[in-house]
Amino acid sequence: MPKVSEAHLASRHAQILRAAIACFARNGFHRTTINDIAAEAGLSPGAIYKYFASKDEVIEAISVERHRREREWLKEATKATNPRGAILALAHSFIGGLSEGDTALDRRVGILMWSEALRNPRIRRLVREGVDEPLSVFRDLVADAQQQGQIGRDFDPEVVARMMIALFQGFVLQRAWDPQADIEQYLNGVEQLLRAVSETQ
Amino acid sequence: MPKVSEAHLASRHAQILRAAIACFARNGFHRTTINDIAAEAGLSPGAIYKYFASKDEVIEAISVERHRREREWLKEATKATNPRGAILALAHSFIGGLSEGDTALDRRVGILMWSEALRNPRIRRLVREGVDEPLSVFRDLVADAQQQGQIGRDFDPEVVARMMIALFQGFVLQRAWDPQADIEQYLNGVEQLLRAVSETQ
Amino acid sequence: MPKVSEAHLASRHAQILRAAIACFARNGFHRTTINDIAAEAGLSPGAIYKYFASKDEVIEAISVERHRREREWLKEATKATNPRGAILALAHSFIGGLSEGDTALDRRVGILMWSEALRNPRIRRLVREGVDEPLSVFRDLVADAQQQGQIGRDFDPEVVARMMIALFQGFVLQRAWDPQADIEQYLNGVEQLLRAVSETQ
Amino acid sequence: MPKVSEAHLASRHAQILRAAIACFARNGFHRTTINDIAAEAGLSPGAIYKYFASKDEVIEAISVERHRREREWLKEATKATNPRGAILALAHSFIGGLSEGDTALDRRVGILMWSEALRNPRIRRLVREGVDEPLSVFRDLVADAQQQGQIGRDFDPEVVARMMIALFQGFVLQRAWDPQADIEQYLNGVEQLLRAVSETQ
DNA sequence: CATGAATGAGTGTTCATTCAT
DNA sequence: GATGAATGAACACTCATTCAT
Repeated sequence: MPKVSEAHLASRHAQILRAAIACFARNGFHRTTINDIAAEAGLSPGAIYKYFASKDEVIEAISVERHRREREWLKEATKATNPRGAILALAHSFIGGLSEGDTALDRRVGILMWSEALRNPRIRRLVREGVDEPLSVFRDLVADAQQQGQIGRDFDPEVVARMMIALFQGFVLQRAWDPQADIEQYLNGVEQLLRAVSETQ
Repeated sequence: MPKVSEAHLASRHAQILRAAIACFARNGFHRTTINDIAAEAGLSPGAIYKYFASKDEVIEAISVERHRREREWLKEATKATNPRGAILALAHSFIGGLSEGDTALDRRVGILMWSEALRNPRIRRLVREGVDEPLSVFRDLVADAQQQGQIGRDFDPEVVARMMIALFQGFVLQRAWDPQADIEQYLNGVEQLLRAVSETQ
Repeated sequence: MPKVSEAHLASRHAQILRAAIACFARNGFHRTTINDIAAEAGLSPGAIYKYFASKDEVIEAISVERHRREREWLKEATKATNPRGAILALAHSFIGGLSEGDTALDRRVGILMWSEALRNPRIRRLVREGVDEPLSVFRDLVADAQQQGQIGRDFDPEVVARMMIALFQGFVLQRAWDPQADIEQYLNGVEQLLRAVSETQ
Repeated sequence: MPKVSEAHLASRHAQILRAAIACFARNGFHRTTINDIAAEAGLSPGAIYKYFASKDEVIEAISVERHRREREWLKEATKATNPRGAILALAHSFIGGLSEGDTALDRRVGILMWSEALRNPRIRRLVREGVDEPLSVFRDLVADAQQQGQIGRDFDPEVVARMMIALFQGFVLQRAWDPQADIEQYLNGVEQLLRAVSETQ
């Protein structure tokens, strides 16, 4: 019985978060009502509150979940022996999924989080962690790549890491306004750039 | 009398927009009330409606104004004969002011606009224009630079232009979460990158 | 089986009422939820509804139960041959227990009932009976006491009865706000008052 | 203009409190909605919040206002040179108005406050003050009366004061359930009692 | 022109009650 | 019998907008 209950809990959690993401991606945080989320999830408004204490907590949970996923990508990437390969793998993780349905919604909600973070301290903390952790991983990867002569030694790893993250963030934005923006070409461009900054170029 | 009235109108407009930007930067669009803006501007809530038809129109006006300013930067830049110089000048225009008070507020509101654009079609149009126009200018500048051998010919100008914009957008975000992020170093990094992608380098 | 079931029923009833009294005394009728009562009773919210049709019925049952107990005190008192002794015995019944745990809770809930009676006709009827029955008993006791020369004949028995009940009600209130209020002294005062109104004094 | 605004403010305050008292007396605090109060006052629900921050604050304001009025009675009474006269005057102030329309409503709301005080600390403080101040005044009056031989010296002034207040509180309750209860007779009874406890009697 | 009181629809949240398991 | 997840109506409160002065 506890097993059932727990599985049930987790599945409801996920169900509500999925519905919330769909609503938020469509209408933003503030124009989405709890009733909207409930309707999208096929539940009553009251039911949401069995699983989340408030609308803010739903938003937070989405951010936490996203953070969790990205951290796994980072963990995955750091296993690679080739730093440039790791960087490219991460590029694909962060940008690659942008065309698939769910990921597109996630990214739209991600943009909402960037705004929310300006105001909501809890979200701000989560968003900052979501930048700082990749930043630190990238910094290390860049330093490794420099050691292995894959990136010019005169670049500041911190700055390069920031630029890489910026390249992802910016493309997420551009895709959000213009779904025609070509992901493959962009990734190719990033690879090309990476080659350009290598000493052997 | 129409002249006076017009000047008065313009000054009130600016006064309200300035107040609105301050409020929005502090609390976001949705947590800022018309009363907040009125108080910040030293006006009554009713007065706002003499100059703007709705809160949405205030938001829109901020976006329009910002767009107007950026278009001037672009016009300025295209006068330059040296494409790489123009690109660097634009980099300084878009990123350089990030530490000054008013610009910092503007940028925070800019991030809010990115979210708002997901929902509000009028804002979306403005934001897209605010990306597409620089995109087109950068594309041309990159093509010019390639002609003059300042950027490798194997780069796709469209993609490079997108990457440049992404570098700006991403850094705006990173500065918003982390006011310690060093602007000068970042600009140096961008210049260094620009050198790296030049054939002659 | 009906016997067992009935005993079970009665014990559950009592268990729920005890829990409800504890909750109500703590938080009032309206801030106490059925879930609170269920949790306090170690039951599920649904279970409450096996024994009571509604929250209002729980409140009513508490009032009925209290009324039943007070009626016993009255019956007890009327057995006494000495009317003044009976009056003092009742004084002790109604006020005396005020310091003991359960009684204190009961009294707090009693105060809530006084409010509820203003609105809820069923509670009003119960509360009125809870005043009218003692009133009538006191009236008779006062008349008896007057016959036996224990209370001055110029007092109106109705009014004296009302005053006695008022002395109890008021002290219940005062104890509720100020748990320091001294019960013994108050009872002594009542006895002293009773002596003062006797002719032979 | 500030004069007008202030008068307006005060009159709206009073208007809302009057409406709230009517609603509360009818339906209790918790069954009265802000919309009920607004409708009774001929205002919109939003308007209430220009004058009171919350429903609780409306309740509190009623208690404060009542307290203010009672304090005036006490101030008035202490001016009297004859303590027994002062006590009787207070008896008339506190009980006398019970049959008039507005006062009857006030008293019903007063009973609600007694319940609310059990739960709401701010109300509890107000209610306690509303008992403690008369208590202290009565205590002094009783002591004075004892000095002047108008009340037997063997009574404890504290206890007598408590009994007097109890006589009022209890009668307020009894009138609330039974509007037939005779105020004049009750006041006569109190006077008679007062005579009975005087030494010269 | 300007004010700011008033409006009232809309929102997040609660909770008595039900019912499938 | 018992459970506790689900329901959904109801409520306190907010705020963009209007309009009498």
